[in-house]
Amino acid sequence: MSRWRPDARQRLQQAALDLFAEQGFAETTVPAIAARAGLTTRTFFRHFADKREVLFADDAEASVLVAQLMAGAPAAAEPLTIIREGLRALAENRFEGRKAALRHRRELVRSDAGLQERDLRKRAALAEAIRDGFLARGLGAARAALLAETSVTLVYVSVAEWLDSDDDRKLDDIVGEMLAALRAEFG
Amino acid sequence: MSRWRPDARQRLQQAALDLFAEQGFAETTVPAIAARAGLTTRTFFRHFADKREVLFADDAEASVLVAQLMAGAPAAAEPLTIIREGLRALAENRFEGRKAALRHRRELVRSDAGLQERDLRKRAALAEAIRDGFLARGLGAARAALLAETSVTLVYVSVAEWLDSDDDRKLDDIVGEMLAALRAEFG
DNA sequence: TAGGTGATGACATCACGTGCCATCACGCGT
DNA sequence: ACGCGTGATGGCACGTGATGTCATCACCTA
Repeated sequence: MSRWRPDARQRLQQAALDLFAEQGFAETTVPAIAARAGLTTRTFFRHFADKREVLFADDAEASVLVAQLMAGAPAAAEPLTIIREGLRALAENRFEGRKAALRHRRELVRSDAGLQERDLRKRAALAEAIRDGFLARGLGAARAALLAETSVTLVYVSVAEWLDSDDDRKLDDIVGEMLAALRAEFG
Repeated sequence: MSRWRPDARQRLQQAALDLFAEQGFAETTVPAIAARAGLTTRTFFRHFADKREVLFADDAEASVLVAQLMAGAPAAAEPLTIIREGLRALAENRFEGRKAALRHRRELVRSDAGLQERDLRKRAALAEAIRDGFLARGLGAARAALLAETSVTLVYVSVAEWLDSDDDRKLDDIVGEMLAALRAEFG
C-alpha cells in the first residue's frame, strides 16, 4: 500500500463540503477540514489556495471550455452566433443536471460575504476568457469587453432564474428568452 | 482642545492611501496605517470593516445616488431612458474630474487579488441598487436584473475605456458610444 | 542498490479581524 | 458647581487564515 491514501485533494474537498453543510462556512475551520480528511492543515493549503477556493475549485474548467469553443469556431462566425452557441454548450456541460448541487452552493455563497466576492471573481474570470477569445478573433478591445460582459450577464441572470424556478425548464431555453429580452430592451 | 484630534476616519484613510502608494497594499499592515494616523489598530477597524474597505469607502454613495435618481424619475419614464439619464448623472457626479485618482486606484486594485474581489463586490452592489430601483418601479425580477446588470456593464466598460484613453473625451460620451455599440450588437 | 523525486508532516511565524473592558473629555440636567 | 450618561478611543487577549521552511519517507529509476 502507498504511504498515503490516494485522492488527498478530493478527500479534502468532500470533507470541506460536508462540514460546510453541517455547520456553515464561517464556523468550519481549516484544521477541522484537514482532520476529517486525515491530513494536516498545511496539506490543505497545498491543494487549495484558500478556504473559499474549495467551493469553486472546478470553475476554472468553464473558462477552459469557453476558450476551446471560441478558438474552434469558424473564422467567419458572427460574434452573436458564437455567444449563442457558447452559452448553449456552457449550459449543457456545466449547469444542466446539477441543479440541486448548484442551489445548495448558492445558499452557502449567500451566507458569507467572502464567498460572494470569490463567486464574483470567478464570474469575472469567465468574462475575461470570453473577452480574450474575441480579442484573439481580431475584435477591438472595447467591443470584445462589451460582448464578454454581456455574455456573462446573460449566463448569470439566466442561471438565477433557472435556480429559482421549480418547473423543469431547460437552462438553455431560459438563456434564449433572456437574449430575446435583451434584444427587446435595446433593439 | 478635544481629547482626540478630529477627523480620525479621514486621517486613517489618508494614511492608508499614502502607505499603499509608497509600499503597496499587501506590504502595508493595519498597525502601520493606524500609527501614521496617530491611532491604534483597534480604532482602524472601528472605522473600516477591513483593510480593503479603505479604498472603496465612498463607493456606497454611488448606490445611494442611483436609488435617489430612480425613485425620482417620472413614473412613465422608459427603463432605457432612466438608464441613460442615470449613467449620465453617475459619470458626472462620481467619475468626471477624478481621472488621475481613479487610474491610481485601478493600479492598486490590479496588484492584489483581494482588492479585485472587493471591487467586484462594489460593482455588484451598484447593480443591486439599480435592480432594486427597477423592482420598486414595478418591473419583473428577470427584467430588472437584466437591465441592472447591463447598466453596470456599460459603466465599467466605459470607465475602462475612459481610463485607458489619453485624450480628454468625456466619460458620458463614451457611455453613449458603448450604448450605441450594444444596440448595434443586439439590435 | 544508491540516489533523486514528490507528497506529506511538523513547526514557527505573521497579519487579519473581533470581543471585551477601561479610560476620559464632553454635554446635559439638576 | 456637581454628577452622570454618552461616545470615541486605548489596550489586551485570542482565534483563524495563510505562508515559509525543513524533515520525512515511500516510490521510481538508473
